[in-house]
Amino acid sequence: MIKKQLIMEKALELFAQQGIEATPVQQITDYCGISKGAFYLSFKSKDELIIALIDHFMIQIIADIDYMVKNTENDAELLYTFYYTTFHSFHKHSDFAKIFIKEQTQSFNEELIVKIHYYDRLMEGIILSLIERLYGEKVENTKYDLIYCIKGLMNSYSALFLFNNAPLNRELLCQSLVEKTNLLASHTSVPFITREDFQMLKHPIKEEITKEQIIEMIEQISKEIEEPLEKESLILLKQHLVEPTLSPAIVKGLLENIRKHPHCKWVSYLLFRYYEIE
Amino acid sequence: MIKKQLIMEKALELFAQQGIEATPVQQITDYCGISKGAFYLSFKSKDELIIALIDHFMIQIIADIDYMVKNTENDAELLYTFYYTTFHSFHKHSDFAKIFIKEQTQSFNEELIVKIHYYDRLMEGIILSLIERLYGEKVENTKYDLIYCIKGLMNSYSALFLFNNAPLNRELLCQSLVEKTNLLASHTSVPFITREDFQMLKHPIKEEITKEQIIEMIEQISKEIEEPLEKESLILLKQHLVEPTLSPAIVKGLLENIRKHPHCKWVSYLLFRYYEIE
DNA sequence: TTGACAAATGACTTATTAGTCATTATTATA
DNA sequence: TATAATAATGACTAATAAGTCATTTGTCAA
Repeated sequence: MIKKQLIMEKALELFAQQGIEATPVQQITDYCGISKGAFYLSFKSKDELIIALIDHFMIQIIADIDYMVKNTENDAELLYTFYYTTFHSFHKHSDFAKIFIKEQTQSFNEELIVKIHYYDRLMEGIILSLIERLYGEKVENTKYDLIYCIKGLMNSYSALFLFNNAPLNRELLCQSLVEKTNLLASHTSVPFITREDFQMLKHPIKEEITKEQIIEMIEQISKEIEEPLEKESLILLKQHLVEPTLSPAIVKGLLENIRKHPHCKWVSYLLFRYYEIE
Repeated sequence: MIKKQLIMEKALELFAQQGIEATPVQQITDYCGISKGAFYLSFKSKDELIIALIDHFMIQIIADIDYMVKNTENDAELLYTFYYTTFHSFHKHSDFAKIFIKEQTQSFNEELIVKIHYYDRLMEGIILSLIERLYGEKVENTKYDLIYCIKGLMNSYSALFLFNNAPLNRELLCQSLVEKTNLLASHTSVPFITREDFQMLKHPIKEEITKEQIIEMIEQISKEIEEPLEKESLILLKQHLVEPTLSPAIVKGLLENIRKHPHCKWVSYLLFRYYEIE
């Protein structure tokens, strides 16, 4: 166990300096003063080490933030506390934060992507609950959009101090972000991300979605929908998926029927893709 | 020349799908239907291909944006035009945009970092001139900060449609960003990034800065400064660097004297680092 | 048709790295 | 102290990939 921790610490340092890909296991073990074989007694593979690192730190960071948010009674301080805790955590684990931000878009390892996605969703959940608590009904239509604004601003400023070694006045940064968040929350009238978009993004598109998955999705949506036009269009589209009988023009028309309904956005997008590729 | 273009096109596709690191030259040449040797007749190395790609597309993207900004007479449309052109360009060159966003933080190739940094600065310059034109004097103290807000928001939303294949209503996105930008520009009172920070970030810190470089920097700043307290403190600190004579307490005090002066922020940070490491 | 030149090839060299496993060292136990 | 069990080693294998160069193929003018 102690060996495992040693490897994780040293690897983290090297990863942050050189990147994960560019750091061979041999270098990690040299840096630890152990043999290569010893590494594989602690971790089945290099990938397992990476996953372990992400879990270890993300759990800490998320737990810190979650704890602070849940234990801040005073709403006036809440936003400031949130930002402060987050940046404090990023700073404390800056080596990890660097890796995480880098691999967020870079990685092609399936398991890693899933992991990163998972923690990203957790963060979004925290931000959303924070927004709801602070602004309540007022942001009903803009809250999902606001999440992406907050994430964008946090990313921009994090990158600044993580990758430029710029001196950081954390208090000022948090004050500044609190002001910006309040501004955006109270005055935004044209949100880009709607509740439906947000739902969509929870199920990120696989490279290929099968016909069966689309059918299943249609069946579920049909139940939730009242409007007869959209409902009938959906049912026809489903039948056409099971056994193609309709002409392209009719299909296109049906797609047009459902495209504007908020619950059908995702499905209509998938169907457009499906028929375009076919 | 045509061969070069073929390679660039095909490589771009593969890079966007799999990442640069994960795409061997052999795969590129197979995909082009040429031999490995032929690749090396067009490009001296894989790195040269990457640089060529970045130059090719960044020049196009920046030129597009710059042209639109310069040729939009009506200020009311300017911001919208800027966002629209940018996202249009990103969409048009989405394979490249993906690579660029990924490698922005990931890359460890020195030449690549310099390239990316260069184009990033160009973008910042365009954004700055746009802000100055639109808001003028009103944002004198917040304009540098505003750049990072805009970049953050743009990044956040770009990642969304680049990596999630989300369907994009570009008009709505741009409207939304115009509103947000106007909000932030007209109401921000607590900027985080000041003019001085912005200057600093232009010269990103090397891993190690030598004593000589700090001395040189102090000499230059001394000339620009009027205030006697800061000026004298700087001179004493310089002498102490040349030949250490002062006690740690005195040095600390002198650093405290200069730390708040806007022109000394950078130097005081470097000195803090310097004495901490020593 | 031929010879000279250029273009293209792909087997080969060199280098790197993840992961293995027979061997050795260490520790615990009787 | 002897023996068994456990931990650690690092030379080795297999795989991958960048870049080279002797050889082949194609082109075109004489």
